[in-house]
Amino acid sequence: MDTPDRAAAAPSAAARAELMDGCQPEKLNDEILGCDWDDLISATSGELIAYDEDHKGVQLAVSNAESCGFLLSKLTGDGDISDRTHPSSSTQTYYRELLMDEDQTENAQLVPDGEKNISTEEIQDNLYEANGSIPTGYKVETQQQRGMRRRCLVFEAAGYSNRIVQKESVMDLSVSTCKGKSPVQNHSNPGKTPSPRVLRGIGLHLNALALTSKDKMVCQDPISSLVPSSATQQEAHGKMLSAGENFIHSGSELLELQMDDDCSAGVFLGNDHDSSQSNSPQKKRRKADNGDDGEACKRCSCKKSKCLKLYCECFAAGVYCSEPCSCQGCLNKPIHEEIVLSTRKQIEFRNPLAFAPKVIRMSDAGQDITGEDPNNTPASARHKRGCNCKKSSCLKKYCECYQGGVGCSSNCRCEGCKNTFGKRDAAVSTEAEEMKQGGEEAENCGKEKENDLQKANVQSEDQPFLELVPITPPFDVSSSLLKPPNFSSAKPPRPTKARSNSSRSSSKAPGAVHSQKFTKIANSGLNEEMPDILRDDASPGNCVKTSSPNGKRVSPPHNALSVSPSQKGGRKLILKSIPSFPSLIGDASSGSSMNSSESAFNTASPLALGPS
DNA sequence: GAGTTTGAAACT
DNA sequence: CAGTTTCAAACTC
Ligand SMILES: [Zn+2]
Ligand SMILES: [Zn+2]
Ligand SMILES: [Zn+2]
Ligand SMILES: [Zn+2]
Ligand SMILES: [Zn+2]
Ligand SMILES: [Zn+2]
Repeated sequence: MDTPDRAAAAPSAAARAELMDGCQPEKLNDEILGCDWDDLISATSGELIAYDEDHKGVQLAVSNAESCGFLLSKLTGDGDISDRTHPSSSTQTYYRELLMDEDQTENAQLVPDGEKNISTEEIQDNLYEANGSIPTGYKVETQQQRGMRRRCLVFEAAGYSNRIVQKESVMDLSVSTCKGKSPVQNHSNPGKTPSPRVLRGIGLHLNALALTSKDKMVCQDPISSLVPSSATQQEAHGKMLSAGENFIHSGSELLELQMDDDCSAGVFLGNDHDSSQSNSPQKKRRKADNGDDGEACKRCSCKKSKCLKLYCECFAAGVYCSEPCSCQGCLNKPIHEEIVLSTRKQIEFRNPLAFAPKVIRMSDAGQDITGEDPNNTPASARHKRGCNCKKSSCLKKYCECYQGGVGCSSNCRCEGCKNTFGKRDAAVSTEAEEMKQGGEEAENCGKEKENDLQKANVQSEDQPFLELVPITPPFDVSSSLLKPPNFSSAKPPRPTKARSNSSRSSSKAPGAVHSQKFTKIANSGLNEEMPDILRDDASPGNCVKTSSPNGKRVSPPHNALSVSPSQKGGRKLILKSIPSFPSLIGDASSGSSMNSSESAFNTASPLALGPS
């Protein structure tokens, strides 16, 4: 049961309502059902967080959880899930509270100050996390932009991802693996990798950590098997609590699964994203094929930065460190929220774009993503700042462009660039489009990379992966999403060992496919237009564009997904919201994400996430 | 798992 | 803004 009215009592109802607004639950259900949870989930496994300075800032929301919960509830029929498991936790409730009172929420959470001190960090962490999860600040308004946050999460993303997944990903993904741990994974298909597709616009954060959902995705089918393997649960609980306890509770098992990724950490950047998605029919995989499973999610392993510098992937991605992290002296925990936030501000002050997504894609316009044509390539995406590779030829993850699954641009200062994604000019302004076409080559020339193109075409095999970060613009930005090339764990091309050596030439079986892709790129693709939106400069405001073109789901998925790269984990998806990236949003006014967010949140605006 | 390589981030 | 140092990931073994 759900009782509709009471949030507390029947969170589900509430949630639904909200969801409905945003996501149109019904449809979703169908879609979802049709599709696969797995995919969705996996894709979604992100985390939402709302950030409020006043309150403290960080909150995690759980994107996944929500989504899961939400879905689950529907699936289950009633959505009792939440009820069943833990009353308190129900996601809905959570939201409700958020809506209702920010402050209260906090209190509710309780993170008692005293407790903080208490015991060891671990405890703290847990508590904190838990607390964190409960976000205070959030306000979700119902529909409207403000309410953006909904739980729709990543559906879209998932959707696109799904396909990919279906194809190959399954294998790959399943592999879990964390970092490079198992080479095996890679093996997967090098060839085939699905070409990377990108959705429309996108913001990627290289930083984003991905969740590693990995095989575990257990969540996958909530329906069929809610219960995850025991292990998962445990992990989930223990680790994940942070993000979602609340959520989790609701779906206890289910949610957990999601969470289990472990990676779920809270995000402090805040923002959420919503997304909606749907899609994907089939269920695919579930666990890992491999069997291994993994776990994988590793996150940072900082030794000296205390996870308060951009060196730390977690911090850079706007998330708190969590179990999977093996950092030392870590201060990037909810417990130390104040420190984290203040540090973040400082960094943003120095570089407003520091936490902005590093890779952004513009959609090409026309294409829709939904489709997901194979063709889509991330071609359009590009790294904002470009790389400065000297020795890697932009063929390894050392290169942020490659890591992000995007080609190098004129912004790059790389030497000997052989980026398999190609290189294009950065984009200048809108005009760039035209330029680009021709420009493409030009650039190459300019850069010196001529050959590259060819190679690229040929080679395309590799897949980088990218992490997406959704930007959640204040209003909707569905437009900008990026699809990762491979979604999930893409495995990077494993050059050496991996499959064949010839990675380039030989194995690339998929070459064909890629070729198409490239072709596109080369021909027209390259030129992507870059909407200003993404651009740093570009004012985000503009960007926001309307909804997603895609048609499918309107809802604005603002979230971001990040896929983790190959090696790392299978994939981690995180939804991260970006506070406000200056770049994206409007930087200036909004200022740093933090700031803007704060002010916004606190005072007025409801946009919570949205940047204002 | 230790050790090396790499390029971004941070610092000067 | 360039040069150097610091840093942790990516990669290698
Ligand atoms: Zn760290
Ligand atoms: Zn960490
Ligand atoms: Zn840490
Ligand atoms: Zn590069
Ligand atoms: Zn580059
Ligand atoms: Zn390059």
